[in-house]
This record gives sequence, structure tokens and C-alpha cells, in this order.
Amino acid sequence: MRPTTHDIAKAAGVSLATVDRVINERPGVRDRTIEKVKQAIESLGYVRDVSAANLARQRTYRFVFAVPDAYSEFTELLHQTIATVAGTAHVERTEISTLPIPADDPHALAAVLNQLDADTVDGVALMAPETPHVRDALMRLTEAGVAVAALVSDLPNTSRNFFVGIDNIAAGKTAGKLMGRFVTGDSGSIIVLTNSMQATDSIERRLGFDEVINTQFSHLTVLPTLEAHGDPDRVTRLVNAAFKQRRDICGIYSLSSGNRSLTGCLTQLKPALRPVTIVHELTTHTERALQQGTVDAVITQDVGHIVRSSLRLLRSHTDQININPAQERIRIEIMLKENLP
Amino acid sequence: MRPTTHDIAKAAGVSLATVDRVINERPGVRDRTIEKVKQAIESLGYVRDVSAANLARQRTYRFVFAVPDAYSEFTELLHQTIATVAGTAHVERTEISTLPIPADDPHALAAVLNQLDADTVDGVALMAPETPHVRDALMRLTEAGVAVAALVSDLPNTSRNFFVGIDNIAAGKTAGKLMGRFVTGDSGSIIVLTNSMQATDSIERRLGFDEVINTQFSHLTVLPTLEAHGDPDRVTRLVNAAFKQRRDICGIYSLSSGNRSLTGCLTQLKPALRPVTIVHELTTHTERALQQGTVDAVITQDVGHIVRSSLRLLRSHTDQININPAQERIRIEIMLKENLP
DNA sequence: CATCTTTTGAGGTACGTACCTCAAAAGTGT
DNA sequence: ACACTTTTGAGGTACGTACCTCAAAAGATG
Repeated sequence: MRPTTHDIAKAAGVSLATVDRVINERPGVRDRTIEKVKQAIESLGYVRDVSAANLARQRTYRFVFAVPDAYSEFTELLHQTIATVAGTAHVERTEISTLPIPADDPHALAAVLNQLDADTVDGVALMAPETPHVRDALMRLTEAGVAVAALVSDLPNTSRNFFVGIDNIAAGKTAGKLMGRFVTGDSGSIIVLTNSMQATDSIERRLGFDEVINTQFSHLTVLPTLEAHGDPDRVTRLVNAAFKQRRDICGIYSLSSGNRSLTGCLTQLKPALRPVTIVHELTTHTERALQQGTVDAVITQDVGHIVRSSLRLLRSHTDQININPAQERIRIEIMLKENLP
Repeated sequence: MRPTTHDIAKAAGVSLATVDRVINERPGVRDRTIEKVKQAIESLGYVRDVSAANLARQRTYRFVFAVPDAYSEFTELLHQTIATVAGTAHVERTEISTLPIPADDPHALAAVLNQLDADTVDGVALMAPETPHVRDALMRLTEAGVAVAALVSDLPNTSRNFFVGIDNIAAGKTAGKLMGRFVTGDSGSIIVLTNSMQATDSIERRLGFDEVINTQFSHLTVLPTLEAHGDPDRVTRLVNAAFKQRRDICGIYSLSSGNRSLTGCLTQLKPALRPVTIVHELTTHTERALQQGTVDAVITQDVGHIVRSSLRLLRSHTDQININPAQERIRIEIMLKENLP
């Protein structure tokens, strides 16, 4: 049987009230007594029964998912997943709300974040670019005791408590390795496509991709990144122009998740001429493209894991409890047609 | 606020005791009254507070992991993972014990399983081959109300409640696709290696592998499976013999997890002659082989996920609560040097 | 309608923890 | 030794559920 507060009281030779004061850091206990109690806790291996504690204190965790309001297949998937999890989270005493944020307007974003408050929220999971305003807003939140997790793309120079997502340099390297091994023939050029090279994840992926191609597959040439800025037509124009300009296109690597018009271009090509195509993020659309053979591999991260892991981390922070970091690491997944879920 | 039993009582116009009788299926309630209560539960969306319930009934889940006692890197990893999880499971009121089972002796295995009992155990997670004796033992357990999960390799024709592991045909297909795309040159032979072709997982993986190679990469020849029966020296002999006999070996696919001596053979070869090597199960050893380039890809399943998912499923069964199947699906993971954790 | 059985209600205690009050004890300074 | 503050103890209630007992009400049977 696990020890209870009563056992601690007996072992330390104090009353239940004193144990309670020590555990919950209430004032009015001498240092010597605190020590006695802590030693008893240590030697008996006491851990607070979280469910009993939550029951007693009527705690509900209030978490906010702040996700870009701009439409993309990935954010859409993220919203869906959050909604699904939110529906069943109440059994774990967790209230989840979503906060659509204007990701491309730093001031507006900061304003939205500044509406959050320790009185109304216990934790925030945020997917946003790092700007000075965001840094300030997060500093305010963490200082007020609100747990903050960066979602999908890290905010390394802020006071965020956790990062939940993949190592994007490694993801780029993985794409590079697959590209290098999938491409046949002894030379060729690779198109790299993204929405914006401002985003850190795009930068990091390109970095990792280049490193692997340059060191391990130097017979391949990686072309300058084409930026579509969220415009589907621009993707079509850029890709078609690249094909016109160069006859040796053997691969396409799409850094971000705007792949709808890309696969449109590819289906126009004769199958034999179709380049090796590697994209990011498994969505209904990229899944279909994998099935049909328009896309050769998808590098992805499990959005369900991301959302659930965020919740575990935010909860652990508000409970001041240690977690197992190995369990929370998000994996870089490689999806082929054959291992689709 | 979520509704409590008190709310149900008020809504149904009955007393707390009656609600309790209905919820816990105690006798002495008229059918009409049962209906009233159930409707109130339905319309208020009541769900029992599992932590409060467990607190009240002083429940501890008693689960057994029955894993082969024969040493292999994979079972070793499994044992380690179970031990780690067991160490922290007590905070979730879960007692985990491991039961080493003689996997290759059906009678002894059944005897061990028959020692288990609904009085001492709430659930069993079992990694074993399917034999008539195992079928009988599992039937006895499930009928007694013990939850049973098949681990890693399925027991489809038994009364097991869950399967926790990957689709091995799809895993074989994945290996086949990678093999086909990684191999360069326009012909060649592939060695397939396993411990035993008796095991269903080996059979299924080979099946999937063959299908992809034959339909998509018909320029490659898959050689008959070599069986090592757990003998490292035999691996060395078989592989070396295959290399002597044929000059066109371009790939090696290892179906099971006895890869130590295999990588030993490979390091003997000149790097240029080294065949594309794909193995199963990420262990410390295969991880190192990936790092060093002796192995090109590892098809694997996250053992941590497997163990934790088993626990969730067994718990949900003993609590008679629904779970989210999507969350419990174990993914077929592809590990390259670049996306190692 | 009396008797017997079934169904229901009212109330209690318990789980492990949080948080509260009040009094007693121990320690402090003069 | 005095008043004073700080520390400690004893006891209570509550959270939502499980499980128990006993009595009252409702229903069935003769």
C-alpha cells in the first residue's frame, strides 16, 4: 500500500495538520519540523495522490490552445484534433478552449495573448512565430505562473516552459536522405518549395536538407527555395517555370504544408517524368497523394501526440510534478504508401 | 460543472441510493426506475468520476505482462520498458508484475497461464505464439472477466480483447518499398533472414515484402528465407555462404530481431560491396548500426507506446469504459540515421 | 384487508487530500 | 515570571463515489 499523509505524520512524529502545512507550503512551521517531515516523505517514498488531491481541491485545469486562424491543411487538422481531445478532456478535469490568433500580425497577436490571465487560465499551448512582442507576452504569463508550451515550432528565446514538436533540422536531414536514395540517375536538380522562408521551421528544414544532399549526394543540385506566400496559383506558376527552365528536375521537396496545388502540377506530368516528391505533414490530402503515388514520402509528426503531450506537460507544470521526457518526445515519422495508418 | 450522482438523483426524481444501485448494477430496482435513471444519465451526460470511484472503492489495477523468457534484444528492451513503466504506475493505482514465459514450450506456457486467476489479476498482456493450449487458457481467463491483450504479435483466433502491435504485413511491405528504392542497379538478389518461420510475424512480414518486390521491383530476386533459430553462429555461416554462392547480393532483410551477428558479417565487407540492409526493431545495437551505416533502415514500433497503450486498454476494460482506438494504434515507424530520437 | 415481498429512501462511513478553526504548547523578549 | 508571538495539534467539513444498514413505502398474494 502506498503511504498516505497519515503515515507521514506518524513517521515524522507530528500531526496531520503539520504534514499538510509542509506539503502545501503553508506558513507557520519551524525549519526543523519541515526537515523532519520532508525526511519522512523521502524515506517512505510518499507521493501525493493526485486524483484525491484534485477531488478535494475541486481543481479543473483550464488550458488554452492558441493556433493560427489562417487556413492551412495542417492548422485545420490541428484544430480538429484539439476539438476531439477537448470533447473527452473533461473526464480528466480539463477544460480546453481554442484561441484563434492572427499569426502574421505581431501586434494583434501580442494583444490577444495579453488578454490571458492567471486568474482565468492555467496553461497555454501556442503555435506562433517568435517576435519581441510574443516574448514579452510570454514573459508576463510565465511570471504569473501560467504554464506555456510552444507548439510545433519552438520559441527558444522566450520563457516558454516546454516545446512540443519535432527537431526540424533533423526532419530536413531525413527528407534529404530519402531524396538522395530515392532519386535514380547520376545528376539532377531539386526544387525546394515553401510558403515563407521567414518561418524558422522552413529555414531549419532547408538547412538539414542541404547538409545531407551536399555531403552525401553531391551529384544532386538543390535549387534556391521558391516562396509561395500561401498563394496556390503562385505555386503552380513557380513550379511550371522551374520545369521549363531546367530539364533535369529529379526531385521536389516541399518544406511547408501547402501541397494542394503542387500535387495538381504533378498529375499533369507523364508518370515517367514525375520527380521524386517529398512533402511535410500527413493530412487527408497528402495521404491521398501518397496512395495515388503523386507523392513518394511524407515527413510528419503525430498531431494527436502533440496535443496530448501538451496537455500532459501543462498539467505536470501546474501540479509541479515531474514527467518522463522520453515519453513526450515527438518523433519524426516517415510515411510511405505502405505504412499509412 | 460536470453532473454528479446527486444531480442524476434529482433529475430522475429518485434517491441517491437508487442511482447508485443502477449505476453499479445492484439488484432490487424496478425496470421502470432503472429506465428513469438511465434517461437522466443520458440527458445530463453524466460520466462517472473514475478517480473518485477508484478512491472510494480502493481499487488497484493488477496487471501482468507475460513476456518470453528467452533472451533477445527486443524482449530485453520490452522487459526494461515494462520495468520503467511499472516504477511509476503506482501513481495510477496500477500494480504491474512480469511473468517470464517459456515461449517455445506450449504445454509449459499454458501451465503458467493457468496459474493466473481473476482473484489475483485484472488483466494480462501476453506476447506468445498462438497454440491450442494458449487458446484454451485465454478463453478461461476472459470468461473469468480478466482482460487480455495480445502484445506485439496478434492472437487473432483467441478470445483476447485487444491486440497491441503493428500490422506485420504492412511492415513487410514498408521494408520492401524501402529496399526497392534504396537498391541501385538493374538486378540483384536479396537475402531474407529470420529466427524462425514458425512465428506469424515473420511469415506476415515476408509476405508483405515479397508482394511489394514482386509487383513494384520485379528486377530484384528475393531468396528463400534463412532461418537461424536463435543461433548467432548460424547467422554468420548462412550469410557468408549466401555471399559465396551468389555474386549479385544487393540487399538483406532481417525479419526478426537477431541482428548482432548480422552486422558483424557486414562490417567485414568492403563498404562499396555492402548490400542495402533493412532490419526490424530499434534497439541499442541496431541504433548503433544505423549510426555507423552498417544498417540502412530500421522498421520499428515504439515499445514505450506498446506498454502504455496496453495499460490504457486493460484499464478501460476493467472499468468498462470506452477508449479512443485512434490513439491506441501502434505505428510502423521507419528509422534512418537522420531521424533517430 | 392482512401479510408478505419487493422496492425505495434516508442516513451513515470510508477513501486520501485540502483547507479551515480554535485551543494548547512551545518559544521569545523583557 | 510575565506577556507575547510563533508553532503545533486536534478536530472538523468537503470533494464524488462505493457500499452498508435499517426503516418506510409500494406492490403483490392470499
